[in-house]
Parts: sequence; structure tokens; C-alpha cells
Amino acid sequence: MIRRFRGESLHKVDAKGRVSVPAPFRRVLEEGDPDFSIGSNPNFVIVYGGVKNNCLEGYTITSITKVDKLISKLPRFSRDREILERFINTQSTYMQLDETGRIVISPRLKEQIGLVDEAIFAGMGEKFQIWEPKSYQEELQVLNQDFNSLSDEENPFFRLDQLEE
Amino acid sequence: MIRRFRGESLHKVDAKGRVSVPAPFRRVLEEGDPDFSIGSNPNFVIVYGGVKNNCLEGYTITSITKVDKLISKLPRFSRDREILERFINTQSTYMQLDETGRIVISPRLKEQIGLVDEAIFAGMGEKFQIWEPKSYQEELQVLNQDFNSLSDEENPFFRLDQLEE
DNA sequence: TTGATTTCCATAAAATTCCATGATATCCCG
DNA sequence: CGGGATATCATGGAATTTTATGGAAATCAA
Repeated sequence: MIRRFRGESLHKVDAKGRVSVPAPFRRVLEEGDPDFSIGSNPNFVIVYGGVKNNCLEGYTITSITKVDKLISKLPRFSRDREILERFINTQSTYMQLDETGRIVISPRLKEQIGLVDEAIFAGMGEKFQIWEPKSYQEELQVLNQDFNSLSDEENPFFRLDQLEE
Repeated sequence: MIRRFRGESLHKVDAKGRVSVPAPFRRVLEEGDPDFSIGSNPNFVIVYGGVKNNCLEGYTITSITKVDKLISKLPRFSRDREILERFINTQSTYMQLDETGRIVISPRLKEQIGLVDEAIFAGMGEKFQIWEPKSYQEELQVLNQDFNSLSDEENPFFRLDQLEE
């Protein structure tokens, strides 16, 4: 089975920016790091730029490698490639869980998403997100509004079944 | 895992042109130098000509070798090849990190990209760039404009998803 | 020799590791 | 099924190591 990021949880962020990654997420990160072995700590990547910039997005090595491969297929000096590199490579960073399953979020990143002393981790399948709790609530509100104003044809739940064959 | 250049950071440039290379980049440079061994300092290449001449581009030995090989495939006396050799071979130089992880940027190169006393390093996957902070900001502006004016079909993120199957 | 460049030393700040603990959650066996 | 016994988690603080950066000494080149 390929484990996916599921569920949401709230964690404290201390003065140094340290925060525990939810234990279930650690298992996914371990499985998604080809170099992981028991005794070591998994590496992964946090993307802080891109389309969404009010939260951080965590990717396993395996899934970010897929993205990298796609980018590498673009002509080396093309504008498209430059844009993607800028958003995805420039605005991302390697991370490694520490012995106790924590990471540290730099002041730069804390500021970007408005983190103070708590953070919400949200599983999103192939990736997870880190939110400042209040803006997470807002995001949910907007999401609900958007969802409720959809017709059946536009409703993704409805369309999901359509796609299956 | 093959580590890539990720993230961006700001560093001081002193009167002698010395500047620290971001620590995470050093790891990539080390891995990308076949002759590197612990205790020594990695070599790499800085390209200062080419398509972009308002920034410098750093390549690991491994990745510049890939580019060299591609150039070698072009017909020996073609115009394309001459242009690329001029930009990438002529206008480039070997560099070596010093003991403390710094390099020195020559007055010539400082002038070319307008460096004064600060420099921004930007990870771009297989290479990294060095910018004068102000022109880096301008570059980001242009990039954002370009990005926002794209249709979905042109949007590289969108196309990235299309490519997955 | 003199200006330029490279080494070598120094240090404050930042990042990482190590140790500690209360709180849950899980196990195990009678 | 109970209820300790054991492992796992989340979190805090201190100790240690790495960075980033500046200045001085040594080497080089013309």
C-alpha cells in the first residue's frame, strides 16, 4: 500500500520555530524517502511559493522528484522552465525530521504564513499543508462557500463518478 | 537522492568580493563534484555569459558536463554551436569554495551584475543564480507579470498536471 | 616593493543535537 | 476484561556544532 497524507492536527510552535510533525505523516515521509532506513530520519521538501502562498506544502522526496523530472523535460533555457524553477525550486527547501519527529520553521517561513505559536497540519494525499490556524479556518469557509454555490454538474463529487469508467 | 539547488538567501559581499555560498548549496556542490572528498573543497563552474547576463549561474561539475556534452552533439562548425560555446565555455570560469564556504567574485563579475555589498543566491534545480538584490526583485516582478498573463494552456503548472498520467 | 589575492584566525549568531518529562496510546497476560 | 507495564508522542530546555562574516597575516605577481 502506498500511504497518503490524511487527517488534520494542531501543534505547538515554540520560540525556535520547532514543531512536531503529526506521527502518521512521519510514516508517509519515511516511505516516500528512498534513502530512508530505520535509525535515520526522513528527508522531504517544503514548498513555500507557487500558486498558494498562505500555507506551506510538504512533499515526499518521491513525489517532488516526479515534479522535478517533469520540469527537467522542458528545454533547459526556456521561459516556462525558468518560471517553474523559480516557483518550485527557488521557493522550496529540504527538510529533515529530527530525532523526535520535529522540524524547524525558519522566521522567514513563519512570517510568510503568519505562524505564531500554533500550526495546523492538513493531509492532502500526495502532499500536506501547514497553516496558521486562523487562516486555515478562513480557507475552509471560502471552500465551503464555493462548494455550496455549485450546480450538480459542477459538483466535483458528482463529476468524480463520471470520470470512472 | 540527487540533491538539487533549492531555496533563496541573502548574503553580504565584502570589499574583497568575498561572499558565503549558502550552506545547503555547498552540499549540492560537493555531491556534484566527482573529485570531491571530505577534507577538500568542491569545485564548480560559474557561467557569466549566456541568455541571462544580469545574473551569474553556478553549475556543479556534473551538470555543466551534461551541458557540455549536449553542445558537443551539435554540428562542429554550426552557428548554434559557436554561439553556445562562446556563451557557456568562453564566458565561464572554475571556482572553488574556500575553507569557510566562501567564494570571491571578481570586480569584473561584480560589475557585470551590479553587485555592491549584498547578493541573493537562488536555487534553480540543476543550477543556482547570483543576483544583485534589486535586480532580483525586478526579475520577480516581470516573472509574476508574465505568469499572470498566461492562459491555462500556457500555464506551466497546468501543463505540469497534464503531463502526469 | 606594492597592490592584489589567498590563507589563516576569530567570533557572534544561528541551527542542530542531546537530554528530560508528562501525557497518551498500546500491549500483554492473568 | 482489567489494569498495570511498555512504548510512542508532543513539548521544553540546555549543550554543542555550523554558519556567516570580519580582520590580519602570508603569499603572489609584476
